[in-house]
Amino acid sequence: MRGSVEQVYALVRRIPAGKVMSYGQVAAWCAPLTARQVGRILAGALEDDLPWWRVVGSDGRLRIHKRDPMLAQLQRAYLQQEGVIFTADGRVQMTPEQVADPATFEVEFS
DNA sequence: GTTATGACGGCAT
DNA sequence: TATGCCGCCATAA
Repeated sequence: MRGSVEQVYALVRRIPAGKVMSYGQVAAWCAPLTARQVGRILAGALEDDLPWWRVVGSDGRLRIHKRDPMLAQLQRAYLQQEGVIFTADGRVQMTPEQVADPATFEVEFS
């Protein structure tokens, strides 16, 4: 399980609406995965039942923009609809209020 | 085989 | 604030 794609899915699915996590955070939790790998995994999970829009760059930027600006627009729409606050320069405000912490999810492994 | 490039991130300039 | 570099690693050229 550790370091598997399934673990990333399981974790991302547990991110509460209205909160976000950075690629690095997800990777750290799913060690030994790296942030880059998480990005790759999510890239192939667009069609899966997964709240991919709740994963952003560590600086709050929507890095999917590089792959498809339209998806970034969609991601922003989803997040704002969930109540996520954006800064004036179009980034997610990375305050502890909006950044989810896996340790509080009461994670269960199987 | 080697290089470049990605839904990355941290540190040094 | 803004680049640049390096580590990371799968993929494409």
